Amino acid sequence: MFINVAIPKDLIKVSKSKPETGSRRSQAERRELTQQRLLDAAREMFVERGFARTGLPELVLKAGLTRGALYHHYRNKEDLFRAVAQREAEAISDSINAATDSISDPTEAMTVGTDAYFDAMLAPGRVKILLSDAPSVMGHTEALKLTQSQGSLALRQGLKRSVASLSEAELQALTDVVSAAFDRAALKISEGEDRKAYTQAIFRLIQKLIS
Amino acid sequence: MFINVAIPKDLIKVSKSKPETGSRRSQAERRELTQQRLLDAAREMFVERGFARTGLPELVLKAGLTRGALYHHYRNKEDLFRAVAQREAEAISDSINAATDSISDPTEAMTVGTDAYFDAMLAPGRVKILLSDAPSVMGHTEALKLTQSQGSLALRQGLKRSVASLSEAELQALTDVVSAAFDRAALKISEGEDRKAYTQAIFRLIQKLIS
DNA sequence: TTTATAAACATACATAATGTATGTAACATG
DNA sequence: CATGTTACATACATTATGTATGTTTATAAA
Repeated sequence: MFINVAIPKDLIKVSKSKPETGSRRSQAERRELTQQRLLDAAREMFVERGFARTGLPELVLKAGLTRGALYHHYRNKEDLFRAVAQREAEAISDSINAATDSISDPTEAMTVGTDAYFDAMLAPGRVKILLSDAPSVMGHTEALKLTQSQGSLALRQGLKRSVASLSEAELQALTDVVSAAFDRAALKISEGEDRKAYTQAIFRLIQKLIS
Repeated sequence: MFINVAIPKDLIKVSKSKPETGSRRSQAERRELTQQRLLDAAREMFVERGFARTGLPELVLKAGLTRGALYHHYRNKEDLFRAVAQREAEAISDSINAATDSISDPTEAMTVGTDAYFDAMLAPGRVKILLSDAPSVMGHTEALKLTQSQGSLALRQGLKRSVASLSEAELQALTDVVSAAFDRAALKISEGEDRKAYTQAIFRLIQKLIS
């Protein structure tokens, strides 16, 4: 009887690529490689299905590994997500730094920096990871640290310069609240809303504030 | 052998209150009652532990029911969350409507309305439900509809009045982006940040925009 | 080179949760 | 009061998570 033979429950691209001929790797190399595999597979699935609907068995299958490897490198599913989100946030920070490194004027750094943040956040999947799932998985506090660590520094500096007579607390609050506006704009654009309209809205907001 | 007798894995307040002496209820009444029980228990647990960490077995135990009842009234865990979030959003809408019903001037309606939104959103647990979990559970699009349906109407009207020469798309975008600022403020305050600072930041934002 | 050890990964297992199918009790209606 | 329907409970199948244990691969000392 050949009925009901074990058939893969779904057609999944397995990136097996068996240990290339020079199969001897250092521990550090092995480690790095499998972590990348896991993070790549995780990112893909978290973006497509969200954190909750992503199952580890399928994830490791896609990574060409087993759950043993996963639990060796990450404490649990949440920890894996953290690592994915972290990597994503670092990519954004890098983009912003690259764009603003050479700028000294705070006001210009703000416009350029915020624009860079905007662009970076719009890379496919980032909004889903950092703005949809991260708050619920790792808590809003932690999640915001990821995007705001570097992301809103330029904004803060720009506001400090332009909006005089602000207490430290108010400056922080204003920065915070405006960066939320940015995130919402990025979110909406990523969902297909008119980019121009939201960019203009943000631009208007900033202009009014620093004028 | 009396070892290992089934002991409730946790001490849970069960609101059993067996079918009161007048035990004959109409179907509509029964329905309403158990739905309330389920929603109350769900709200409590979703607020305390979040959606993901909330288990249905414990939830129905707390409600004094079984999973059978739950799955009779709600299609799944997600659907239950939707109902909780819905109820929460309606409470907010009611608050706003009550506060703004008698106001005709758009600008005043905006300030009063936004203030009411702010207050309502700050009720215990609401931020957690509507701003932390809702986006990941039901998607940002759906989640935003909950709070924005009535929540940002006054804001939109106020902005339309005050900020002249805005296309419909731009008006929507600006409203959207500003309401995100409100949400962030509510979020931060609910997390213990200085309420005054964030209120001032929002106030400043609005003032600059409509001036 | 051999051998010890620790890291990297796989397999096996225990627990628990979700969702569905089925059974029973309460209500409604002719 | 007999029958159909709604509300709810129990039982079951599936699947996921996390841990414990086993095996392989790399490193390094003997």
